[in-house]
Amino acid sequence: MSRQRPGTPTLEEVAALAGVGRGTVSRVVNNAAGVRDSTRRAVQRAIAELGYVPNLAARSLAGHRADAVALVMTEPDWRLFGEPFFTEVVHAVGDALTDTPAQLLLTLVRSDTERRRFVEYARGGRVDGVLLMSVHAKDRLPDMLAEAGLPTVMLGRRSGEESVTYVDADNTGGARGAVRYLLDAGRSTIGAVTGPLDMYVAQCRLRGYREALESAGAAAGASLVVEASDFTEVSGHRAMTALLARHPELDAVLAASDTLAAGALNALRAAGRRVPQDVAVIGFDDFHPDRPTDPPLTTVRQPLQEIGRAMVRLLQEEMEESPVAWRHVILRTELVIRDSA
Amino acid sequence: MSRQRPGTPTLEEVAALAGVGRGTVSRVVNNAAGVRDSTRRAVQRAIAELGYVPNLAARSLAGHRADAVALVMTEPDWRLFGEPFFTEVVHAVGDALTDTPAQLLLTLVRSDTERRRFVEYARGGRVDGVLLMSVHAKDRLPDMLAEAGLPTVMLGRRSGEESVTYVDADNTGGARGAVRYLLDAGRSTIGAVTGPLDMYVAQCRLRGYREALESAGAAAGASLVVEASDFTEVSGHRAMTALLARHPELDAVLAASDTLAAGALNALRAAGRRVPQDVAVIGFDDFHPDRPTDPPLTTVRQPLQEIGRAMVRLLQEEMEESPVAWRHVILRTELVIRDSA
DNA sequence: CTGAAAGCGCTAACAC
DNA sequence: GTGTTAGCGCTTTCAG
Repeated sequence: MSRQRPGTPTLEEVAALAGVGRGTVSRVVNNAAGVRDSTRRAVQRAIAELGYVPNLAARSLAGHRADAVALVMTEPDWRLFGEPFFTEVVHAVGDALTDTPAQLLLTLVRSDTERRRFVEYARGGRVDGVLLMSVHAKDRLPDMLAEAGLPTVMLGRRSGEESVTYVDADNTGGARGAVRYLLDAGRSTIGAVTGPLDMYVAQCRLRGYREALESAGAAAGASLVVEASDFTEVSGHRAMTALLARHPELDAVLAASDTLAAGALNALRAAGRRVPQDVAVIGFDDFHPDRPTDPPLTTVRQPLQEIGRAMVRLLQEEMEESPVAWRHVILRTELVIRDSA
Repeated sequence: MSRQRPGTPTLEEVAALAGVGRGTVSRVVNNAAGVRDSTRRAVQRAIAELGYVPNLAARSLAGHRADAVALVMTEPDWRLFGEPFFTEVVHAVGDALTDTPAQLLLTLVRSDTERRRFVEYARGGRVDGVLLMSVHAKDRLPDMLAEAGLPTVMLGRRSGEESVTYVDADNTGGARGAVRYLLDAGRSTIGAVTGPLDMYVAQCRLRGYREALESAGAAAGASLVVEASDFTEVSGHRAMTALLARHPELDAVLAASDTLAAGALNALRAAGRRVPQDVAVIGFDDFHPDRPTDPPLTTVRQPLQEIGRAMVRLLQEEMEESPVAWRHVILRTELVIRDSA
C-alpha cells in the first residue's frame, strides 16, 4: 500500500561515519554493555548527525521479536468500545507496559474479515503477544491465536473450563460478599441486575448473589433477578425500572457492573426513591483508583490496574517460556464501603 | 521482549515441497498474475499442508511497506477516548480501510514518553502512514511525523494556517447555516454553548454563530455565549444551566457538538423547559447515519463516514507521491431537520 | 511462465 | 572492547 521514504540512513552509514564496525553501533543503539565510553559517544554523535532511526522490520527479522503487543477488542457492537470499562482497561494495560520497550497497539475486531486479517498480522510476527478483552463465549479468536503458538492472555474467561491463559477477578466471591454485607445490614428484599447471561462474568456474579442468599436461608426469587442486555448505563436503568415495578418493597440491589449500578441509581431517583437510605445499591467498580467516586456508593472493587499488570506479566511469561503452559490468575475483589448502605 | 515461536515454515520450504522456486511461491502468495493455474494450485496445496504464513517483518524489509496504518489519539485526558465521537471516527476509518490490505492500529498517546515511543515506531517503518485525531493546538506530534517524511493526515486542524495535511468539515459554514435557520424560524434570543476555545474547531463554530447573527443585524451579546471545558455531555449540561440562569428568555441554542447538545437538552428539561417548542437546540451530529436519532432534533450533520474515507484517500496519495505535497479537504456540512425547531 | 540471485537493515555469534 | 560474518525470510529484477 505504499512506498517508503528513501534515503533513510542505515546502521552501516552510521558505522562508517563514526569509524567503527556495525556491531558496535548496534550495541550502542541497544544500550548493550561492553562499549568504551569514548566510542559510545562517537557513535551517538554520528547517529545524531545522520538522524538515524533503526529500521524495525530489519530488527524484527534478525532479532525475532516485534517489540509490540496488541490489545484486541472483539465486539460486534463496536459502540461499546466507548464504555468506561474498556477505556480503563486500555489505560491499565498502557500503564503496565510503560517500563517495557513494547508499543501498545489497540485493535478492533468487528467482523470475520477483520478477524482473519488480525490473525495474519499477529501470526506474521508483528506482535510479540496478544491481549484480549471482552471475549464472548463463542468467539474462537483466542483459540486461533493460542493454537498458532502466539502468547495470548485473556481478560476474563469464556466459561468455567477456559483453555486459554486468562486473568480474572473473583466475581463470584465479590458478589457473595456484597450480598452478605447487605444482609448483615438488615436488608431483606435484595434484587439483582445481572449482565447478559451469555457471558461467564455475568453468570458468576449472579451465582455469588444466589449463594449468599441461600446460605443465609433467604430465598432468591426469580422475579428478583433482571437480566440487562449489556453492561451500559441505559440497560441498567431499564432493568431497574422493571425490577422496581415488580418489587416496590425492594430495599437493596446488587448490580453486575458500575455502569449498570449508575443506571439503576438514576432509575431509582426518577422513581422518587432515596438512595442509599431507602434502597442500597452495590455495583462492581472497575475503575481507576484516582477516579472521582460516582456513584458514591458501596462497591465491589475490581482491581483493574492489577489486572492490567497481571495480564502483562502472564504475557511475558508466555513469551519467555516454551512450550507454552496454560495458566491463569484470579485476583481478589474487595468490598469498598463508600456510603452507609 | 520475547522469543518467536520456532519451526514456522518459510517460503523456501513451501517452494521445496511444491517443487518450484521461491519466486513462484511469492507470486502466488501475493496474488500476482503470470502463474500457470496448475502451478498455482500446487503451491497453494503446499501452503495449506505446511500451514505457511508469510513473515511480515521479512516482507516489510524487502518490500518497503508495512501494510499497516496507525490511528492516533493524542489526548492527555485519556478518559475522553470513550466519547462517542472517537468511537465513530475509529469505526469510520476502519470501514474506509476494509478494501485495503492495511491493518488498522489504534494508538493512545498520553505522555511525552509515549509520544517518543510512537514516533520511533512509526519512523521505524512499522506503519505506512499515520492518521491523527483530536490534535490539540500546541501538539507537535503532527510536525514530528510530517518532518520525518511520514505520510500523515489529521482530522481537523490546529489553526487557520495548518501546515500538515488535514481533512475538516465546514464548521463555520455549518454553524452559520444553523443560526440562520433559527432566525428564519423566528427565534430571537439565540445562545451558544461552545467547545473549549483553545481548539480551532470550537472557534470556527463560534465564528459561524456570530457571523449569522451579525449579518442579520442581531447582536451576539457576550453573555449569550458559554464555553464548555470539553465536548462531553456533562459539560454541556453545566454550560446550559449557566446560560439559562443568565437568559431565562432564551428561545434557541446552538451547541458545538452533539454530546454538548444532549447535555443541554437534559439541563433544559430539568429546568422545566419544553424542547423544541420552547427552546430549539441544534448541535453538530458527528454520528453514523444508521444511528438512532437521539436527541431527535435539528442538527448540523458532520459527514464522519466521508471524513474517514477522505482521510484514507489523502493518506494513500501521500504514500504514493513524493515529495509530499501539503493538501487538505474540507467537507460540506448539511443541516438535517429532524424536528420542528 | 518460472528459477536463480541479489539484496532489504539488522542482530548475534565468533574471532581478534 | 570491537570488527567481521552469517544469516533472518521475503520481494524483485533478470535471465532463460
